[in-house]
Amino acid sequence: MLDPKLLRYAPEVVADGMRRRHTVIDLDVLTTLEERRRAALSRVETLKAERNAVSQQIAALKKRKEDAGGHITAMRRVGEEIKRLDEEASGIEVEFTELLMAIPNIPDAGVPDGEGAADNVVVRAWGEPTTFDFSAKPHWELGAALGLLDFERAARIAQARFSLLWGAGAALERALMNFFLNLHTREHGYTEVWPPFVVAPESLRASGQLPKFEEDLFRLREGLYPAPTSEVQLTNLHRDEILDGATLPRYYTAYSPCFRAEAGAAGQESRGLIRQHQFDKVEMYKFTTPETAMDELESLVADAEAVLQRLGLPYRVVLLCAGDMGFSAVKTYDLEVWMPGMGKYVEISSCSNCGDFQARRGGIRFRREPGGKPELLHTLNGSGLAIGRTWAAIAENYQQADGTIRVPEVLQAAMGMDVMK
RNA sequence: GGAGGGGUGGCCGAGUGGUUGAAGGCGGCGGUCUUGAAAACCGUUUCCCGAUUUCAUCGGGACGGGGGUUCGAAUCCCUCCCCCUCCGCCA
Repeated sequence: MLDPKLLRYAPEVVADGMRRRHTVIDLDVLTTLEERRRAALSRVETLKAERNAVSQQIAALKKRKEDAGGHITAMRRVGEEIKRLDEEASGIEVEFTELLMAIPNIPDAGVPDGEGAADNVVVRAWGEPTTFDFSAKPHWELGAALGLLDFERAARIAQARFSLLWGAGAALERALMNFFLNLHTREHGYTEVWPPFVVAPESLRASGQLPKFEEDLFRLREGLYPAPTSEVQLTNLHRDEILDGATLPRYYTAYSPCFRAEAGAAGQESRGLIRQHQFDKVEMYKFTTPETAMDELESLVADAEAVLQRLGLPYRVVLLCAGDMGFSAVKTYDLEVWMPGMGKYVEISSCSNCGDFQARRGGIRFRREPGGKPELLHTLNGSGLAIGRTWAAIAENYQQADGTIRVPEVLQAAMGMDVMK
């Protein structure tokens, strides 16, 4: 959520941010509502001040056993007026907050202009795109031929867009989860978290999925939602808390399955494991002070890159343009892994600095020093990495002429094999 | 799922309709004393919103959340959430 004070004191900053995002909002409606909110508040507060004062007089009179009937009759009318104005004020407040909650974050000045993926900027690449002296196959063909990947039975058990892994295929998924978590906890300083996999609507509001993106989510009958990413759980780890500034930055990492309904998204470009209703992911998350957040974003990206480097997977780092960024982000880098079978780079990690956007929604604050004033902290999140897509990248990059798949060296001990065949 | 009990400040814990943002204690912070420390003693110690001559003052709000009763609610009523105990069920 944006700072409401921005609307009042720097509406042009909001307008410019929305322009850069190619998001159309009616700023006037919002600023008008904000003014009405304050006007209603000051009216009702004046009356409440009167009521409080007279109530004390009544108490004093009663203590002395004197008559307070006149005051009580007068206050009865004031009370009715307060009730009416209170309802009006809270109605405006709710309307204002709902509108504000649907407005995306303002892009950082360092984010390039642009409308969509085509305008993103490649900032660096690692490794050469893998080439073969035979014709490379996509991972879904490799996986199906080796009996590792089974979409037909997954659809029977659940529905289209779910996947089923067999044998070494399942073991690879499990080995990747362990490898990622071990790397981040043992070498990158993250604390491991095993969260609930379903979340309450309030949690989704704090991280930014609600109220605007309900159609992307599954929902349980109980009103809970299977989490679309553990960014949600990690954001809410400290919701409504005031952290000791001396404990920042805090680094957390969590595995979770992720569930996305994505009703609108059906397309040919998302075959295989690339876009599923359920996928596994290890997420990295940081709570930081405002002044260190941008540096922390760089090191977050480096932590995700380390995973790809150890797996020997060629990738490039892309700085997203303003029009392509997610709702809550101030600045985002995507890591795109090379998929020789598909013949293109595919997003495998997205690392964002969300500034104070989620912190304001979730009431996540810190004190610089004991007794200091609470301030909103900054939050960052990044995939480290998407496991299904890593599975696919390994299959495509480590495939051999006979259709078997070599196991990356760092996974061989955990897998107990060096070739999947 | 059934029955019962309970949710008050960083923590413990008083408070059942009228200066109670909330006794007392612990913890924290500052001070006195002390060579130093401890003890003792004194003081201090929440957050949000709004206004203004904006770091200071004033006003409003918050005792799990929301709603109601009332001139007035931490205190009474309704509802939801959470925690505890016992029973049932269960990986």
